[in-house]
Amino acid sequence: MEYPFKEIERKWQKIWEQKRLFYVNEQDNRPKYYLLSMFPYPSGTLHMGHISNYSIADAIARFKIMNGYKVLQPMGYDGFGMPAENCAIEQNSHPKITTYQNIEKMRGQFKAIGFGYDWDREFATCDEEYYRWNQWIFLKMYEKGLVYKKSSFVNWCPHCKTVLANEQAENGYCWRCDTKVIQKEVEQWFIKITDYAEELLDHSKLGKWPQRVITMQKNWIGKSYGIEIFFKLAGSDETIPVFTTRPDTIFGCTYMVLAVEHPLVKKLKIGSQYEEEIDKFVNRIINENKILRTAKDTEKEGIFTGKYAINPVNGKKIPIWIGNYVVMDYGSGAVMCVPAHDQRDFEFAKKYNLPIRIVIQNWDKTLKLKEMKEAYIDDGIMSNSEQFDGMKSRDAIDMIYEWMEQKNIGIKTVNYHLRDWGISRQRYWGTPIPIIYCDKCGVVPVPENQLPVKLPENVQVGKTTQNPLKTASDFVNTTCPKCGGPAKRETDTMDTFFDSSWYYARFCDPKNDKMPFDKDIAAHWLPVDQYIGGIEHACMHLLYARFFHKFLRDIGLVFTDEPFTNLLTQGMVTKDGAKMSKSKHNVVDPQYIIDRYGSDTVRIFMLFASPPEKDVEWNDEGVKGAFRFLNRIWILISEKKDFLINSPTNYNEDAEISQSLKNLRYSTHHTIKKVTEDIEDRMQFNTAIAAIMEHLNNVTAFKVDENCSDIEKAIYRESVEIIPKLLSPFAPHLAEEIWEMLGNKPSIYESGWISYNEKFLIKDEILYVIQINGKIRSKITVGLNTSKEEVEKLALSDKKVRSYIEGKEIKKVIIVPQKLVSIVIN
RNA sequence: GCGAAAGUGGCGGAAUUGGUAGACGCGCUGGACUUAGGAUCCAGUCCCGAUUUAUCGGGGUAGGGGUUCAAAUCCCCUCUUUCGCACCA
Repeated sequence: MEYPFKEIERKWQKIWEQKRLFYVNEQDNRPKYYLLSMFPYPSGTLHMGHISNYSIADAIARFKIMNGYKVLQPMGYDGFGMPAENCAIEQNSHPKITTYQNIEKMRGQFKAIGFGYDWDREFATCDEEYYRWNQWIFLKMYEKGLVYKKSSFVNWCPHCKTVLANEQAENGYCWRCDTKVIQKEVEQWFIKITDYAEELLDHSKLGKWPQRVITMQKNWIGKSYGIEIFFKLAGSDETIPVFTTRPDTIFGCTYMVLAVEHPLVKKLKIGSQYEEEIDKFVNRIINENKILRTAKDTEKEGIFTGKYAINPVNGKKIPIWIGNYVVMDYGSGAVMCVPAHDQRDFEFAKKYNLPIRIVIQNWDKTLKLKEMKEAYIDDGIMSNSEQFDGMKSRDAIDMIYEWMEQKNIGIKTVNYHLRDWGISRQRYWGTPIPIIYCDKCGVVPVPENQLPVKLPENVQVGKTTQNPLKTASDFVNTTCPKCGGPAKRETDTMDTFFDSSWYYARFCDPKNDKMPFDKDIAAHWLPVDQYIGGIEHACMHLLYARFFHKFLRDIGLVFTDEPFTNLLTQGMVTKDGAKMSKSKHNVVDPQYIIDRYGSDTVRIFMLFASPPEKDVEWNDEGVKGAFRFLNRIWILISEKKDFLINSPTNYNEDAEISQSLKNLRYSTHHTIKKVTEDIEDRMQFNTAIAAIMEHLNNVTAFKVDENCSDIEKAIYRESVEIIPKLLSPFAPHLAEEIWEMLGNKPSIYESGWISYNEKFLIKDEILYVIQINGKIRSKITVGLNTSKEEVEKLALSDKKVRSYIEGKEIKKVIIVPQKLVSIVIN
């Protein structure tokens, strides 16, 4: 017989809603705990990854509630974005219609699983009341000079006439129409996240974050110290700045390479005999897929410009080349090349027969030009470097910095790998960028009181191959806020990462129509105490959100430095060792599992299968095991409830009782301790659930009946009554039901967590393991307060031990209190 | 290539501080109940070898070496896997 999970789950979901258990406010004077899971993109159905993520969060939420916190656990939807737009195109519908339909479906699923959300705070980022504040924040950033427009090269599909993200142009072909992707120069809006690079590099104000994520962010930001050196263009006053981290190699610089996009390229080629060839080369390279072009194993290619630069340290003329391996958006887009000491330059110089000059000798001074098969990139002894000769190259670096700054040929600089964030998308389903172009006034930001700039609805999505907003003439044509003359609106929309960069703050005050959120209300809830989501967001969403938070702090809206105190990155749900995906045909539909076994079973399985940070391998049999576990509990309570209700609740704690009864009581208190610590200190739910299973085994093995003594009945009752409590974070519906069956007043979440009694964890006998020369040879049981000397004496007189040590010399006896005796003999 | 993490039975995993390796669950084997079992319950289940079979010995945490009375745990080398970065000057 299966326990009636359907009725039970429906019943308690209704009661929780009636009691408004998960709705919180600022007036409530319990301490706050803000728990947030990354909100989903509304695809219409929850997948196993969501269930896993949200089950982890819900377990923590319920545990915290029982420990006296008011837990803010909100839920919403990341509604905008290309997948939603494409989904609508496929269904020949409109994204607004399909997105809100999908949200409806997902809300239904969330409620059927019984997650403890404050539904009063629900919103979607595509709600007009939400995205207007995207625009407001954008304008604040604009005011602060953090927003600018520049043209940059992007992946462009000539057939679809749209910008593609890197992952949509992976092999150089459009994911949708298989057209070869080209690089196109497009005007785009950028946000100066690099202004915050230094602060984003500081992770010291965070609580518990996975080291992995911190390292990934550090690498992504990629700080490097170096110097910008000014080279002069020969026969001109033009200066070409070049960034290097190796000024110690400057005397070995034998040529210079510019990126194809470098502004100087156009100037240099004019009047040059190479002009035509340069044009051909530059056009070819510029149109190549940028990811492929800048991959390490792509062959280096270049072309001579016919012009020269002057190496400022020795006045030598060096040829200026243009090359495919130099990127425009790092440093200055120009590099000084030292082929002897840089592998890329070495390969390039070999290919094009450019001079190579050793300026750093290895420690044996045996480096010879003719024998070099690769660049010598290590430290060494300075040579061919005039006054620096003979110094250790590492020591020379600082001296050269100083020397160059004194001579005004360079400035010490810090460079970051992090680039400014391009937020323009030539797509419909996103937040309109609140900018107006006026022929007279130029670029004019939309005044605050004219927000929101509404996304027009009467746009035929997918019917055009250009940015759909361009076809909405009612939208595009407007009047200039400054001069009142005719003007045009910006038709690009925002990257959806903009939306998700501050949603955690909106949840604090989701209905506010005067501000993104009230700063005092937000101060009450922020920062998020525990954030939970996938590691794939390490360098995107999590970095953007940290940046936003610092910006919001700088404009006085929040008062902390970091948005998320603790971060938990949960693993994926896999099947047959691979991430579930339609193309691999290994998707398991959570709805089917929930219909068959119930929400509690799915939660227990997910949490029990592995620790939260690790991947969970889906296993049909494992789900049955989880279901079996819950059934065993149900049967136990059903059979014993009358007996239990009639059993006494109190007993004399100091009474002498049998060993088996002592063991049961030990199991009870030990399990409370184990489960509490596993959740609180370690967030390791698999071992917590294992401990409950073990305890259940102990309880069912203990036979009771009407003839038992009162004290037996009382200890047995206690051992059963902790089960609903310990189960409440993981299988909430069943926990409530059996809690009620045992004669308690609902809800269990209003009843508080349980504590254990240290007294019952003390065993009156201690088992000592006896090792002889490192091997376990015997075990002895001694009284609790047996002294070290006594334990040693008992161990040495143990029959088995004696047979081993007879006639041997005892060299050493080590006693680890409460644990073991280690005897060393020869 | 660089960086990080990990590697434990047939499987998922446990061992929290260097102290009884394999908790808990799945699967499997045997048994009970049964018209039936894909339900439930009971027993067994790391490998090898003995045996008096409710016993004993040996081996064992990717492989090799080391530190220690004692290593899955600490150190060194090798291999494998996963993840991240990848011409960043």
